[in-house]
Amino acid sequence: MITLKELAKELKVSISTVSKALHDSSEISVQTIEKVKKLAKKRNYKPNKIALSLKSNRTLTIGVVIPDILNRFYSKVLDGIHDAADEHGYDVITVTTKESIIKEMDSLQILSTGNVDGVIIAMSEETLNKNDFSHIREFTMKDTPIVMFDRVTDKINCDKVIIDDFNAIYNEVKSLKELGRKKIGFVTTINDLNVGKYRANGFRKATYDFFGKFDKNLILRISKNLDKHIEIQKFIEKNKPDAIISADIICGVISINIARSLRIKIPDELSVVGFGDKTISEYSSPKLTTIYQHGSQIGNRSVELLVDRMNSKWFGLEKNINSFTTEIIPTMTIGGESK
Amino acid sequence: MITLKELAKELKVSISTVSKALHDSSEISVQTIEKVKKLAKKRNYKPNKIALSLKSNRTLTIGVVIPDILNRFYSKVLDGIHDAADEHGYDVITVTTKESIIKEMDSLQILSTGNVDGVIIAMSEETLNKNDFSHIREFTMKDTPIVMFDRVTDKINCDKVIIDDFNAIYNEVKSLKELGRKKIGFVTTINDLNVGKYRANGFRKATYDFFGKFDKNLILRISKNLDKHIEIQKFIEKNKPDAIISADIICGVISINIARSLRIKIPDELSVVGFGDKTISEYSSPKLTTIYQHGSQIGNRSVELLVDRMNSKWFGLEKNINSFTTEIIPTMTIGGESK
DNA sequence: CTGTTAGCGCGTTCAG
DNA sequence: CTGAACGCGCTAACAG
Repeated sequence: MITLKELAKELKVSISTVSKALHDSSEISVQTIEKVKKLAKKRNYKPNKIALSLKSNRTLTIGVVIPDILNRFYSKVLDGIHDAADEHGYDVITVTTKESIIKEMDSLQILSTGNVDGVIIAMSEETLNKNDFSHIREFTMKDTPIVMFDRVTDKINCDKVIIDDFNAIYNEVKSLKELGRKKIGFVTTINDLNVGKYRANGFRKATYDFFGKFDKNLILRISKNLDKHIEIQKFIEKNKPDAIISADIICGVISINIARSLRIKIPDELSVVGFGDKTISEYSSPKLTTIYQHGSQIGNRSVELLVDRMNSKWFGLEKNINSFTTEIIPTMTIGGESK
Repeated sequence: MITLKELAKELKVSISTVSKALHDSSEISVQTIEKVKKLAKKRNYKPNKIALSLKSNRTLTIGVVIPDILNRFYSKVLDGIHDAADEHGYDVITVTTKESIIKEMDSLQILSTGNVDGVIIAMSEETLNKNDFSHIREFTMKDTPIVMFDRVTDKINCDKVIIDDFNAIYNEVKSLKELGRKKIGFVTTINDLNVGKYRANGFRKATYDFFGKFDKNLILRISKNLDKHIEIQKFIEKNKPDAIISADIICGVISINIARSLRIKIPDELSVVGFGDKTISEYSSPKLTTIYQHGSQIGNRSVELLVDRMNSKWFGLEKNINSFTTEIIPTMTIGGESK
């Protein structure tokens, strides 16, 4: 990497002259500016980011802590984070926790050494289960702003972005009823996760509200060791639902394929709706109608909130330091041919 | 962030004393060391990475440039990169190009300003199509080591990690023949990609080698605007293959579901094999037998090669500066019940 | 118009 | 045993 010093030496001027020239300072003569810029271009000079950071105490980098990069939802959020960060001129450094609280602590340590200006985090499952947020709280005590998304907790004061899981299902039940469906089943493999619970609650409440009663046989909870295909087939044959809502990104597709092999007409005899996205809906025919989570929007909003905080820190803008916002991103049922 | 200076002030000693004490220097008395460490711990002192980097000219960060974070293969590689980087004590900055050469140039610019010690890159589709690698070559002229994976070119001299796409399919045909299959179909949606071509070539060559002839009707190329389900159904009904190999990560699953609805017994009457992974195989019943790409291994190896280069740069190890390696990672057919 | 100096935070001489 | 001074690359206040 070529430095100001080397340019200065070659041009036989001082370092600060070169620096000023490159910044079009009015203190420097036009000829000198031109001369300097020419050589800088020739030598392909780029100011050293590290030195800039040391001086300005800003890195223009944000840190992201997520449980698992292979989880499609998180990679979508990450994608949204990248887009928005790019827009604001920030780099992104990502760390994954693999759902482990220890790795999460390590991750925050890594990001506490001055290499990022702010952090976006979705907590690990273990952290949520242990209900131990001390490392997060400790982090918020420092002056690095933090934004939580998806996996959040009331115990920590910061900006948050979450999905409206409850209403995602609640509204879906409502919509299916309006389509004339009378016996709606709910299939889930993620009942131990918070989001899974919110979704199940949405289903239960909606069933009470719209059908006046709740038949718990219409909820199928498939534990990890069971075969999803077999369980769903039994469920359909036994209960003969006229609609199925899947709480995860996989059982919707499976339900369609099962139904098809049972010669059940979709969507005429059975509506199927599930979480997912365009890619996932491709795996079944007819294509699954999906509840879309706006992952990239969540990433976007997280960055916006974080940038606001960072700006108010650097430029002392209006943002109230004691007031935090929680944004609730609605879901949306889109596409497909199965509803 | 607490600094040495502040600790020194509070302890009424000099900065260098604090620094030495924290490094257990023999120049410092035991009492002082203890005193200093105690306060450092209390104040939660962490040496500032930026300052360290400026001094050492190393950032302990690697940059990753990939076409698309939502592509499952790349996110698996990224996962492998994270694991290996973590192991070696490196952070990871990721930039995505969205298959655009312009964004790829920008990305390399971002990573040319001293914020990373090395770069791992899979080129964008546009770069490959335009056959314009000047920005990459320019980058390799600097002293930052670079490793290419998956999307590579002979035109650039550097370490590379690639998948053995040709043999993945070639060997699969061989294996299916050994199972007694006589009419093997090949379904692809990615024929414009290089990898797609390698896979198709592997199929063609294997068919010649093992069956003595090549029937081009047995290759189904589905262009982007067509419905995959319909095309595959027509293909199966018309050609009645006893085996299908999918060149992408989606047609395998679709083939199984189609066959099932046609009452074709899998794997008795029809074997299906496709690229993919465990998650994808879940979407069909019976589960798809998948050609596994070892994405995380590719990420791992890329990091290893890069770390070697960086070490040889810093510590002047044996690595010959003019000799580069290309690692070819074999694929592996695993799991499932469809073969 | 140009150069000198100081300082961001750190580790490492070199003096005392 | 401890402190002062230097330099990594850069910007900015201050001299000339």
